[in-house]
Amino acid sequence: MNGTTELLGTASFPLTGNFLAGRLRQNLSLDDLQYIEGLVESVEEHDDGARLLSRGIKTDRSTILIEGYIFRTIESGNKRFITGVHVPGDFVDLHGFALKRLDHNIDAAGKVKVGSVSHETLRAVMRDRPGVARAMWFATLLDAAIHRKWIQTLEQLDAPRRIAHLYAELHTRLELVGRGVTRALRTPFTQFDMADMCGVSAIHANRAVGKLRELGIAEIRRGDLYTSDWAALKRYAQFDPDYLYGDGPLKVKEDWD
Amino acid sequence: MNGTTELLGTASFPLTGNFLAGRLRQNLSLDDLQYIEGLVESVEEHDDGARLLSRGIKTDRSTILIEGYIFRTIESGNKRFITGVHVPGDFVDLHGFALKRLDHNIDAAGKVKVGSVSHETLRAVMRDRPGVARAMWFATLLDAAIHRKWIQTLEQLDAPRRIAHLYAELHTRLELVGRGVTRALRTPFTQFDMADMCGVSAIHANRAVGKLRELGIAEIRRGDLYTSDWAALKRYAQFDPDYLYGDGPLKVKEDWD
DNA sequence: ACAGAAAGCTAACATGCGTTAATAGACGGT
DNA sequence: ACCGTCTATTAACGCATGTTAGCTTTCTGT
Repeated sequence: MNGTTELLGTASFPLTGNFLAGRLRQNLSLDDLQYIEGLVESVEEHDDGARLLSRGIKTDRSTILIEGYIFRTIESGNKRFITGVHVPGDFVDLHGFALKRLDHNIDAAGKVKVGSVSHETLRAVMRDRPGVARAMWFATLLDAAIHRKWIQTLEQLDAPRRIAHLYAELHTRLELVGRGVTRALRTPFTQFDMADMCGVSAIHANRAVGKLRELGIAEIRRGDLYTSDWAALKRYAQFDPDYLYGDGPLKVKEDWD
Repeated sequence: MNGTTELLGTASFPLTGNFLAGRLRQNLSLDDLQYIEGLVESVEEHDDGARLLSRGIKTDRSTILIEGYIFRTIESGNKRFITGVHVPGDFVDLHGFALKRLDHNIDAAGKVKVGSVSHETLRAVMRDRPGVARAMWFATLLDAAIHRKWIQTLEQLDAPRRIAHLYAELHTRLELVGRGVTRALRTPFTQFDMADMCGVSAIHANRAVGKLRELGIAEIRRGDLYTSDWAALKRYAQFDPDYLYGDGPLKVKEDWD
């Protein structure tokens, strides 16, 4: 699966202040960002479908996604449910630092590059760099806000709109972390992946993709979405980026002591 | 709406180490708990449907639920979506402390009693009581874990099972905060509320309630659920309490610095 | 006790979605 | 270039759920 190479080929590592210029960027100085990058003790690559962390397992490390996409999955019966997706710059298992064991799995979606930070190091950060500690709390709160939006999406939208909303969200999140795309949003997602994220069967996901094509909203081919009118797509999906806090209400640094 | 009086009539306030014996209990000493109770600057009561906090509004206070139930709601079009429910002992808008504005509303479900803590006070806590600060982070992480389970529930279960799962979760959460119930779990929820939590129409929620009755799983009357076999209900709903971290993996105090 | 309002219930019909099955197309390895 | 596998697509049928409408029960206030 190589659909991600174009999108992700530009990241550099380490110590550029760049690969982590993601979710934490708005809260932190360049100095802080470089400090965090310096925490990364190792960088690994994983293939499509690799399980980076299993439900119930205790871990002493946390993972930052550098390139690619990652799913949060739950297996129940012989079915898979995807409860979240991550883009570069996201800490994917920061809650594992506090909760010790995860309630779900962390799986690579396509090829990924991840950085690893030991919990021992994170404990030192919590103690010595309160600004960074708060930024990490913010990051987990943003995860929760995204979860709530997914709940609303599942409650409110039909299958075509759910898929459109998924790509609208990714489009905005990638933009917020400096990886904006114009015509094509490339992902390694299969229609099975979309189905598991949207809570529909794979066959119905296929119908939904067909409907988006038919309506002229978007053309999705092997995970890559092409559109000439992102605004129309977002309108169709009833997408409101407010929940991503992209306008920077995360910048509360000056409010703290 | 008075369905909650029996359940909630026993809480005492303040400074008993009791009303906050909820989600934070496992992480904190009695001393810490009493400290937190001491932070509560005012206690208010609100009627059914009262909006305690509106989406987008900046606030300088956070709210602890002392008695009753609270919904997190989002309004879209002229419809309401419920993305979460809270039980006594929960901080309902702790994320408002860090994010400054909320992405959703906080609404009373039935009569409620809430305590209020200023963000100024919370900032001092963050500075002076690292153990309490961590417990608050844990609390928001648990919210996220519950959100993920709701996503899975919406993706996986049909309407009767979603409703059963909702009550199974409440049963366990109330138990975890020392308010366990035996035969009857009393709530002020209407079938409209259940519908908005489960992502189905109110008519279909009614069908689902009827099916639970027909199957002998549970009898739900005006929000109050009666059953003689909670284990059977939880089995039917495919309920696995793992995600509530009730066995105390939150007790990581000894692991910190 | 009464009346109005809110909540619960039922029926009929339309539609979204799940399921099974079968085919076509795209990709990776040899 | 070939083949096997994974992915995408289409069709047919059945079930879950949405919608509209109307009725009944329960609550609440007087």
